[in-house]
Amino acid sequence: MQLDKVVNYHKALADPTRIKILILLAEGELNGQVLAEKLGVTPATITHHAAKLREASLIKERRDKNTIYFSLNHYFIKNSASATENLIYQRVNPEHTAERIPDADQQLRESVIKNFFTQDGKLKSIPAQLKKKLIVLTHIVSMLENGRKYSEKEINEFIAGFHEDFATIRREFIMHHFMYRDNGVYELNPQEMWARWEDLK
Amino acid sequence: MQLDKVVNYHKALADPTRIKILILLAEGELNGQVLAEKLGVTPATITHHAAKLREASLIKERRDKNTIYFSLNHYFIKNSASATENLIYQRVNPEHTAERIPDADQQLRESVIKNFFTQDGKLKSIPAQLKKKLIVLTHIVSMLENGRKYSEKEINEFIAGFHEDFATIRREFIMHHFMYRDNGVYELNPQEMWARWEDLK
DNA sequence: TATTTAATTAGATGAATATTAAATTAGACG
DNA sequence: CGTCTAATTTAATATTCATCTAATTAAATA
Repeated sequence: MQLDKVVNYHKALADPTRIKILILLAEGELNGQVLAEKLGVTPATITHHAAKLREASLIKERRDKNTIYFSLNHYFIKNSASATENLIYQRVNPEHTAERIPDADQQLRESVIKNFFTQDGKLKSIPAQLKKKLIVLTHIVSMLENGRKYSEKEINEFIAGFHEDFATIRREFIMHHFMYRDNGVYELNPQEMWARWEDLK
Repeated sequence: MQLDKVVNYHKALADPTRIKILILLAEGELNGQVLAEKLGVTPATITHHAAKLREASLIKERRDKNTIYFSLNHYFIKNSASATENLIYQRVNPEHTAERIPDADQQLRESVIKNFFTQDGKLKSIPAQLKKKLIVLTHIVSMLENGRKYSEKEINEFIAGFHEDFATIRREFIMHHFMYRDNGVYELNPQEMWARWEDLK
């Protein structure tokens, strides 16, 4: 039921500490210790909030040594209420508050997602048109964790959650450099991904 | 501080019963008893939730005899996250989910509000251009309760919360038929208000 | 291997809040 | 005035949830 999803999304944003975390992450990735220190809470509290934000797909995580760096999942933040968006980004990007009419491609992106995905997030069909296909691929790949390694089995299961033809979509990911494969292990290619993302704007 | 505002907005939507209330109201206005019956809760519970939704400006109220009819404050709902919007409106308007690119005037409306209002909701200046002025007036007047009578003192204080020149704005409200005055008592003119609203689309 | 550092888990505490029953208020109307 | 109806308030209860401390896990490294 979608009700829970919407409620949980708003619950994730219905706490001042979590909003502050997002505001801090808008300036760049941070690990748990630093977040705890900046916010005057214990690391355990950060773990707690990170779990809620992760469930709502609002943040991503990247592990380096035994430190976990949190960062915003821009994709989901961008598609949220503009009031929230303004508050989160205003410190790092003041023009955001100024006159900024959603451009044509932002609209295209929204309409493609509305058209090609069902209410519960399944992909109805793979767009033939390149630009639309890239939008769809970006949408799906943004749900994966940055920096994490996935086995082929994991990737297949993940993609199958969107569309039965996981082999084609996995191939598209590689072809368009959204991810790369290193002897059986798949990983996101964040630079390429956001580069294509910017291309679309 | 705007943090509280954003948090409270999300708190208002972070409860399944309140989302259900909004979904029901999307089909038309309802009074407390009927809402309680449809949702299987007591009228006291509806009163409780209505207060929260009212604080977040998500609903309006209209009194007829001793019955209070609740309705959506479309203005605030529209400017919320599209996921929420879809869930709320989908039952009454299925095309909403389909390809629907925000039209030019929706964009104008958003940009005028971003330009002419400060972060904490004050009006920076009164637009000279008619269309923009109507957008600003609509925005302010949508915060008033439908059907409620206001004294001139109340109206002045309300408008002063947005801009010091309350006299000019009050006059504009009357001129453009957003409200009417009946021997010292001011009241919204809902039909006219939404008629102009539709004109803007 | 022992130590250090970061993160998580588990359990406890306290605050916020959703809900209800019962009492009260506010209008409408005979 | 008395009665009916709708809404609100109050007080009580139960649940959720933010936060902490203390213990534990995990990885890196000396």
